[in-house]
Amino acid sequence: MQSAERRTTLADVAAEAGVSVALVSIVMRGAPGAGAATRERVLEVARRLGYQPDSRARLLRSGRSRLLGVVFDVRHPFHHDLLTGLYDAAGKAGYQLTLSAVTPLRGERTAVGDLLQDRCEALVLFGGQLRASELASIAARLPVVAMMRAARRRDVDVVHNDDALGSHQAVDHLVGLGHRRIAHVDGGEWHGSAERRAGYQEAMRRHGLAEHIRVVSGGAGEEDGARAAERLLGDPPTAVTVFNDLSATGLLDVLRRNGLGVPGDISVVGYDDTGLSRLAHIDLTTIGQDIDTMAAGAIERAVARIEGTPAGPREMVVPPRLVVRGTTGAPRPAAGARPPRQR
Amino acid sequence: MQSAERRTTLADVAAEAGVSVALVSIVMRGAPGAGAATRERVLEVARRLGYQPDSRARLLRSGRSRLLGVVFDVRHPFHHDLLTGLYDAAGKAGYQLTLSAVTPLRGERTAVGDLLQDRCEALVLFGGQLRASELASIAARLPVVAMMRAARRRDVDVVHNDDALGSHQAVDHLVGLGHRRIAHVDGGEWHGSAERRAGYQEAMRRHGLAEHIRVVSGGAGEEDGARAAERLLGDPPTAVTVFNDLSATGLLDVLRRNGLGVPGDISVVGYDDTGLSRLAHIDLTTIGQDIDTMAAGAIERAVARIEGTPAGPREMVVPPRLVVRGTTGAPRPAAGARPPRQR
DNA sequence: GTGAAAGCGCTAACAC
DNA sequence: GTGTTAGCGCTTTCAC
Repeated sequence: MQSAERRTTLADVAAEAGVSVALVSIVMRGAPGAGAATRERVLEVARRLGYQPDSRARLLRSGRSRLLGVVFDVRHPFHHDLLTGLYDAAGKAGYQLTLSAVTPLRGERTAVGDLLQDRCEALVLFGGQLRASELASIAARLPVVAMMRAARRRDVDVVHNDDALGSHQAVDHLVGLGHRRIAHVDGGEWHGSAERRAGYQEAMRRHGLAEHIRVVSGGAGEEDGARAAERLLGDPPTAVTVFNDLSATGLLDVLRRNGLGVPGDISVVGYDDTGLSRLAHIDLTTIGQDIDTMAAGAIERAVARIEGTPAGPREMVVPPRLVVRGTTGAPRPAAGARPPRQR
Repeated sequence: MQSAERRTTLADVAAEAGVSVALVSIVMRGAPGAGAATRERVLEVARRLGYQPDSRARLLRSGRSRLLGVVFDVRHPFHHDLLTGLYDAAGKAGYQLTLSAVTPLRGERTAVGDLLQDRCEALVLFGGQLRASELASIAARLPVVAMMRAARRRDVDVVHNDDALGSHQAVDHLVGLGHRRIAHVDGGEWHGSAERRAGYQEAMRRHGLAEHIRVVSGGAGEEDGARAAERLLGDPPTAVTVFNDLSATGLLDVLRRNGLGVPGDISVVGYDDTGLSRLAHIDLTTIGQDIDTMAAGAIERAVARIEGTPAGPREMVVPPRLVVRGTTGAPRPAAGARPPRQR
């Protein structure tokens, strides 16, 4: 039963190798200041004894943890993609990641609290609903980088994709195909919804299609898209841009059940390029966020703050890109329709 | 710039409150042995100073970390559902979770290594490809609970759903609807695939349908299901049970594109009850794993090992349950078809 | 009820 | 090159 015996420590290795603990410490860290022979012998003993350095003691003593705390939500598929990028970027910057999940039963405050006790040197927050005042009290303690959420604060760095630009890309794509009557299903109260909606409206105006602007309230869920679709059925447009992929999926479902062909009768564009949109079954044209750039940016901001580098702009906006799949096509030439005007 | 100033420590609070550090420690831990008035005053000072205990120092000193390490894969949706259950169960048992993710760029060995350095008292492994010998060397160090994977070792606890039973439930459901020609698309090398396949075969035999047994090789991805569907098209059965939901989705797509109605011409049953299967668009009949029971079981096993309790069986098998949705129905009465035989 | 003191396992000065 | 020493922030005896 392993719980009875103590774990191997530096001192054990030192004793076994017949050297001082300081020397073993030097060897284990790969720091300069040890003879090649000694180094080898210590390493051999450590391996034989199954020695594992105690990160807690190590970090406690050295004052720094080189730990970056990340708060993510288990329910959000996009967060998982982002984690991959963050691990990679953090590793390259010489930092370790420590994860704290938000679940249906575990709030953001709890998640952040655990991370604070772990003495992270900075926090990366994915989305989330923390109020500005709460963000403030956290940011007063350590650098905070917020991803995919707004934060009108000088002490919080923000990294997110350019939602307005994404909407522009969606509308441009549809107009390029010949669409004019393009509606938008928004994301309600969700972060980014206002920006994506405004982007849609501006793009429509830019194309001289102000009269065709039509915003239907939606949300982030599949059911929101389904509800919005029902409202569109009375007078369907030839194309719709939707707040996110999941909502677009619900919308697609209702449209098809009501006999509307996609993209024959109506084209649909989602947002996020989640795995969902890639499924052959769904094959959704969408707007993809540049995960690697965003992850690298977040780490770069966090490290800059930690190391006190004056740093550049506190807000990083990453351009998204259009991913064309099977839910968009030219509009069916309606009776009396004018030929599409080129932008 | 907050990185300049030292964090608040126990000593700071003690000085400010005019008491000893030992007393503050007692108060902060809620341990008995402090006057009510003192307790209140210390708490007030701690709050005012924004004191956060340092978990590293705390755990270093107390010898125990009360930390459970979890290795999960960011790509697996099912893992995220499981995390929710684990956080809950761990909290109830008085343990904290520390997460280590496997990503496309970060292997299982790295993930486990980080956890070992964090001095977790036990490890919970989700799935994974570690070889038996590697598992052995980890299990020699600390208790290991493997979820959703096999581990023929006395020193590793295993918690998983009853894959064979799940297949039985799927087949029983289909036979009950009147199906006889039921095929199975397996999961290739994935954990659980062999069990689900064997369960299917046995259930078919139990129903006297041995002659209709038909196994098509597949995998865990959507493309695997799509490939399998193409192979089935030549002589389509009236129903298919598939290794998992994602593969079933790919299969559904190919079937429908080839003019086969679901469930009109062919019924489909998935496995896992992932969010995917719940989408209205997909609405897949599937086999659901009991996440809460599995999570609670894993924590219970880990804690029992940590605390040296003699403990019960080292393997926990949780029964799954059938979730009926829209992809299963009675078979279309074929010309000359015999009436379905009741089981 | 409260305080003093001894470490947990490790790193970082500083001597030798 | 190598050893000695002094803590990091906390918990835990053990006195008072």
